[in-house]
Amino acid sequence: MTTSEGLEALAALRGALERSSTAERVADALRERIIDGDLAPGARLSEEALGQALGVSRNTLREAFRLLGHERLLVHRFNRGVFVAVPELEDVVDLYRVRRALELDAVRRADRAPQGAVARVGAAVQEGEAAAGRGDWWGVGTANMRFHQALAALADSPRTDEVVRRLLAELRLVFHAMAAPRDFHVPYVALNRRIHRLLEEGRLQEAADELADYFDTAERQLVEAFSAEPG
Amino acid sequence: MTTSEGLEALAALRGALERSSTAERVADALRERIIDGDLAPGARLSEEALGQALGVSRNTLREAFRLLGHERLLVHRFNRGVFVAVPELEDVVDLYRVRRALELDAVRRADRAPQGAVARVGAAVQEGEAAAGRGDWWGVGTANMRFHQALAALADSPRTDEVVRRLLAELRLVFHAMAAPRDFHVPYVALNRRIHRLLEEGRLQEAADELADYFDTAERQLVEAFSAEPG
DNA sequence: TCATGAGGATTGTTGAACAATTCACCGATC
DNA sequence: GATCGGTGAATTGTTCAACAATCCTCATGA
Repeated sequence: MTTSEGLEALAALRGALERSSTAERVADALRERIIDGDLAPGARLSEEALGQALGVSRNTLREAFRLLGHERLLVHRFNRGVFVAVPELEDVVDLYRVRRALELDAVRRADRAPQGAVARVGAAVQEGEAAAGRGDWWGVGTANMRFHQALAALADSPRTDEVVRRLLAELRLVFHAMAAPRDFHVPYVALNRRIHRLLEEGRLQEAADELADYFDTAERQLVEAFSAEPG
Repeated sequence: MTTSEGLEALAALRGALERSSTAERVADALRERIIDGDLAPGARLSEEALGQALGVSRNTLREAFRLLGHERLLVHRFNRGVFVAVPELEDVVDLYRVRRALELDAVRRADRAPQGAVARVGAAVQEGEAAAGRGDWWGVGTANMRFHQALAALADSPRTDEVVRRLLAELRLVFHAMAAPRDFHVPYVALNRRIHRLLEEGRLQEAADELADYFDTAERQLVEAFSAEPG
């Protein structure tokens, strides 16, 4: 084999090889616990206690806090500490405003999507159907997130991917803060399937219209849940 | 006056009262120097040297680095240090993809814009005209940024504001990395004026179409500049 | 010319220290 | 009884010094 062949094959692994700092690993761990709801919205994260529990120094922990603060999962109040963010009604509205702009744009331009992007949307739909089949409502929610992440990926834009990932993580926080997340996700599985089918057939505008409807009803439902049980 | 009246009036000031940390102030200073071009793309920022120059400890400086890293103005290479980001061709394309989605959406929905938002667009246009009048091409660029920030603000969405602010800061980096930024901005002043007039008259779709044209030509121009002088 | 180490420089991370600030508690006062 | 004010503990903001881990340079050797 030629040298260039070997080097090219190796270059693909470079991303995986990059070691991550402890701060990033700590941030990953905390992010997971926040998204899973182990750390409830509003909970305060003590530097000393958490640092001791995770076995890292205060300085490193603070770096992790910054990372999650920029993802809006934590709010940092000066001289008061960091807290798990508590989504408000306005946040829900804002989240959906940005999602509408980005995801709808991605769907409408899906004809320029990279190879296999539509297939990944389909995989997320299937994952959601499987979770719904075994009554795993939280798994349905996870699949739903993956579905929308895959929609955003149709734009073939790293920055869109990053922004949407952050928005969806925040949305998980909203689910934890609202009244009855149990029955929220399941009804959307069928709609996701429909959107994916339209994408496969290249009927992009129709897919975008369906998605717009999805946003409208989901937002309305969340707003109602928030009005019922104020934060 | 009633108690609730007074409290409500005071609540509006709360944001301004929040003191900022040293790390944030350091980040502000560095951001300015990067945007103004004093710190060229690719330049390495030594922790020790910079910390000494700014009179802050390494820890604090590293916090500032994280902040700017998340704005993509700095890139952090593990065990190697932080560098001023060097925009590539793909970055230009990606920046414009996201701007198209967000700014066009904001303009199309400008009928729901908050009070005075269109006026702020007009103020940015005027600022650009004034700068062009006195031959201050860099001032024209600054006014241009403010114009687009004002367009994004039509969406009345804090998250849109934040994302667009980051995109525009990155774009400034692109200007520094390209060949001839001097003549780039001025031609767009007239177009900005036209877009603002259409907004005032409520002809939103036409305004969006003009803006889309703007994006197309500006992107093409930048891509050409990059092909001519590869980074 | 190319590979190989050795050494120096820089970053990653920790721990401790001190100042500044907040919070909770407890009297004092009206 | 409620509010105001102050004291002190607890927590955060920031710095400093130290050491390990890693990278880069450069001289050396084949």
